[in-house]
This record gives sequence, C-alpha cells and structure tokens, in this order.
Amino acid sequence: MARILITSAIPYINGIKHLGNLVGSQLPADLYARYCRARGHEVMFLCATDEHGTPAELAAAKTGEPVAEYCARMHGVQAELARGFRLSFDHFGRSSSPQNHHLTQYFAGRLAENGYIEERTERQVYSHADKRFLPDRYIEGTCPNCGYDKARGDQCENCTKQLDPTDLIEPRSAISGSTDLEVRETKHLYLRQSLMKDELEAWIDSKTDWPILTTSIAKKWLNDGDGLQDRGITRDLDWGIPVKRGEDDWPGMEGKVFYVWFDAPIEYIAAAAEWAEANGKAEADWRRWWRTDEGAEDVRYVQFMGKDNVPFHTLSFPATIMGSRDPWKLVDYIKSFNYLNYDGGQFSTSQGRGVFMDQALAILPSDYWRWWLLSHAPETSDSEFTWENFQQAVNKDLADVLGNFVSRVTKFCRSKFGEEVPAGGAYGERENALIDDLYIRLRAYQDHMDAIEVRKAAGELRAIWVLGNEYLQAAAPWTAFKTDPDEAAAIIRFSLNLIRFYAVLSAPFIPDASAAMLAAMKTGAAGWPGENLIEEMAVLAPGHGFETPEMLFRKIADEEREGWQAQFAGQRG
RNA sequence: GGCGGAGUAGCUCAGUUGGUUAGAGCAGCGGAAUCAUAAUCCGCGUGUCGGGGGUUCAAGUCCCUCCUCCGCUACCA
Repeated sequence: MARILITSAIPYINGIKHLGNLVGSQLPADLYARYCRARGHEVMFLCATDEHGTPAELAAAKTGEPVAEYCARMHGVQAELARGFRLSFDHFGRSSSPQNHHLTQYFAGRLAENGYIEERTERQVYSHADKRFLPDRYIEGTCPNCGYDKARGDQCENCTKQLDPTDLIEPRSAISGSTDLEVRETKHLYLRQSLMKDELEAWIDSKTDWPILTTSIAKKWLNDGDGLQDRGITRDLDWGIPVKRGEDDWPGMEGKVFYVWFDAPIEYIAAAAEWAEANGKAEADWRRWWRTDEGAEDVRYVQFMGKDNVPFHTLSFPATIMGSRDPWKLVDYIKSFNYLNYDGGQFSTSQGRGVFMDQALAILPSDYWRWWLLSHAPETSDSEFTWENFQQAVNKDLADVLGNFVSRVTKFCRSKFGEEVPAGGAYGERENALIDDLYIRLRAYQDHMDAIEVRKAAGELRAIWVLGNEYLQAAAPWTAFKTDPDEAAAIIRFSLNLIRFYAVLSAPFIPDASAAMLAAMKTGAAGWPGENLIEEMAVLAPGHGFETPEMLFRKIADEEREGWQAQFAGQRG
C-alpha cells in the first residue's frame, strides 16, 4: 500500500485532441492509475485543461465568444470526451481556476523573495490593428535568406533558418495581415533558472532510472550553448493570471499576465486544491499530496507526457518548485512518449489530419481504442497507426482471443449444465499446470505494469488470455462431456473462474469489457489476485449463477474499415 | 548546422551489462478440433539485424564513418 500521485500533461484548450495526444499522456496515465488502484494503492490522478495563451484568445475570437466562455465550453467538451474514454481522473481541473490564480501568484512571490525573478525590459513587436504584442511566430514576412514570403518571425519554414522578427522583410501580423507594426519596449519577469542550473543537474543526475528519452532532453537543455537560459514568465495579454507578487500588486507589471508555461504546471498542484473544493475536503486533504512537510513525504509522484513536454517538466517546473524553497513535492518519475503517426504521416491538429477523440468514440467503443493505442504505445520510438493494423489487432486480440473465450465457455455451460457454475469433478494436474503458467505470466504482467512498460504489459495480458484458449482446447470439455460429465463440469468451472480472473486483470486496459464480464459472472470487482491462484480459481463456487453475456466485442468488417479509411483520408471537416 | 531518437522476418515490434542454432504477435502455409463471434489449438521463420570499416576468441549488442526517417533547437503550447 503506497500513495501515488499521477498527473498527465494537461491538454491545451484549443480544440479536440487527436489519438496521438491521447496515447502520449492521458491514456497511459489512466492505465497506470487504474492499475495502482487495483493493487490497493491510494491514488490521486489529476489532469486539467491548459487554458491561457494567445491561441486560446484567437480561437475564441474566431467563434465570436468571449475567451472565458470559449474556455468553459471547450473544457466541458474535453471533460465529456475524457469520460467517453473512461479516463479516471480524480479531478479534471482548469488552469484558469481561482486556485491556480492563487498558487501561481504565490509561487511568483516566493521566487521573487528568493531572488529568482528578474525584471527585464525588452523590445517586442506590437500590432496596432490587433491591439496586442505578437509572439514571434505570429509575425509573417519575407525571409531575408531565401525570399520565401510566408516566413515566420521565429523561423523560415522554407529554408529552416532561425530568424528574429525584425529580420523579416515587409513584416505583417499573421492574425490580421496588418503591416501597421511597431517595435515597442515592454517589461517582463524572467525566471532565473540559470542560478539553479547546478541544483537541477544534480537532481537530474540522481534520476538514474528515468527513460533515456527524458534525461537526454533535460541534459541537452542544461548544457547546450551557454547552458540553461533564464525564461520569460510573463506576457502582454488580457487572458491569463494577472501578475502579482503573492497577494500584492507588482508595480510596473500592471495589465500583464503570467506566461502559460509558468502557470500550466502549477495547475497540477491547483487541480488537487480544486479536487478538495469539489469534494468538500479540507485544505489539508490535498496538501498531504503535495507538501512533504504536510504528509507527502511518502508519496510517489509520476508524470506522463509526450516528448515535446519534457523540458518544461524536467527543468522549468522543478526550478519553480525548488526556487520557492518550500517543501513542495518534486516528481519522482517521468514517463515520456514518442509520437504516434497516422498512416504514413503525422497526426496534425492544425491540419485536421488523423482521428480525433470525438470521431473515434463515434465509430467504436472506447475499449477498442484503449486496447490498440496502449498495446502500440510509442515508447521506444515513434509508432504508426494504420487502419489495417487496427482492424487486425482489435479483431484478433479482443474479439477472437478474449471475447470468443468468454462466449465459448458460457454458451457451452448454458447448453450442458445451465447458467450456473457446475458442480462435480475436481481440479487435477492439468489445472495445476495452468495455474503455474498463469502465476508466471501474472508476475511478469505486474512487473511490467509496475515499471510502466505499457506495450510489454499488454503483450503479457494477451498471453494470459491465450492460456485460457490453450487450456480449453487441450481439456476439450465437449469431448469429456460424452463419457465423463463430471470432468467436463470441473473444466468449465475452472474456465468460468478464468473469465472472472481475466476481468480483474484486464480492467486497467479495457474497463468497460471488464465490467461487462464481471456483471455476466454476477460478481463484483473483487481485489487483485494474491499469491494463491488456486483460491482465485475457486471464487465462483458450484451453484453460483451467471448470465451468458452479449458479444463482448464485435469484429470490424473489411467494408467498415475501408469506409473509415476513406472518411479520414482527407481533412477534418 | 547542433542535440536526441530510430532503422531487426511481408506488417507491428522484443532483443539486460557483447557469448550457445537472432525472438514474439499478426499475416501466410499445413494439420487437429467442432464448445464458440468460420472463432480456437498444434506445427512451419536462412531475415546481408540500414551500408562500410574496426576492436574482440566472440557483435544486432562496443568504436569510427556514411545513408535514410523522425523529433527538439528555448516567444506555439
């Protein structure tokens, strides 16, 4: 029994996420959270929407909504989709919450007190037409290097040269197209990460068990060029958390807000505070997860994210926490993922390429997606979604191997013994041998889940399902029934117990199917199997009633797959 | 350009600190069975481990070099 704090990278509010986003953070985080709960650990699983920044303002402007309303609406949409995918957040918060306002301002105050904040005056491009300062990438113009006329202020996409907005010839606003631009001076706060470079490096070096993907990215940022750079943490925007020094105003910073990458990770903490408020808990109830001086000393904190988020989670956010010189909980393990590609290219939110969360749920139940995505999670390298692979894997693994096992056992029993666990006969050598095999694979499955090796865990779970079919095929109760009905009864009794066993083990991956299997066996979600699997295979005793379930998983037909291939070949409408 | 990741059977991928005939699932071929969603089970894998060179008694596994793909490169989030 341990206490495990789990956070998933918080999805940006701007639109519906695609399956690549889902498998990179929220879905594996949910798998781990469900597994940890099943093992009897106390879990706090938090996520939220990341709501601030220029893209949110622009998206809201596009729909004509006030940005706060837009974010509230989109938060609702994302929360509904999270429910659709059975993401078991203890709380799905919002980075725009009052709790996050308070905490973000608090952290800024503490950092300032400790000398980690510096005011710098810099020159940025202001657009009169848009009435806003423009981030570099929102400025377009002609590249001085290659002449490309849609070069962005940060980099030319044509010749890949890094640019400064002032380098551009005939610069214009990418938002309005206006050329009425002006370079203005503006004052911003910088987080002096460079002062914490050694401290951060020592901390990273102590994390010898982290994935290489995680530590190599962190070290690159620590040592690249002149080393870790200070980072601007404020912006000239309307939508965001007003810059304050704790409770106090910050002279000279009126009308400015914190930069999203400062306030977004703090939302991990604020989400716990939101959870407390939403559930009528006390302050101490959430602080025991986050303050090592208030009960979090024994908490293990695990973060899930795509590789693009690693620098912020290995450096900026830890710098924020360390710099506060408060005993806030630092992350213990960072599980990072590569990208999932779509049919030969990238998933793309901006281009609407690929399958998005709402579209996926409209096509098939969440378990199908959960199973495929998790069993193909891009852990060691980028991986690829193709419709053929999806169809084959889902049909074979879920319908043929698991679903059909449940079907053949329950239907055979119904026709020969009725819908209750049959009495008679006894488990023998064959069952003991299977129990030995199950035990070995169960241990391997648990080891992989403990290590958050998602694909390997999925492979082991599948192998456990296969053991049932192998057993049934070898034991052949349909043959035994003709000469020795008691032997057939024992085989089926064992098999019915296997269904319950599978339901328990499979729940982290396919929670709905697991619940359907338990309901069919008329049993509740009992605990995770212990060391003694012989007892486990006797939970459903002779006479225990069950229902022959409806088909657990239907198969994807070729015509359907072809239809979806065509439907998703173009851009999202 | 710099940094990082990847390139292993038709497909998707495993391959600890270098060590017996390089593995799994799917697909394919052959067989068994007929309880079941025509599902299941058994058997069958010589693939230049991206190319080349080197270290070693021994390399997919270490070193060098080249090629290809991808990501990041700090004001997108």
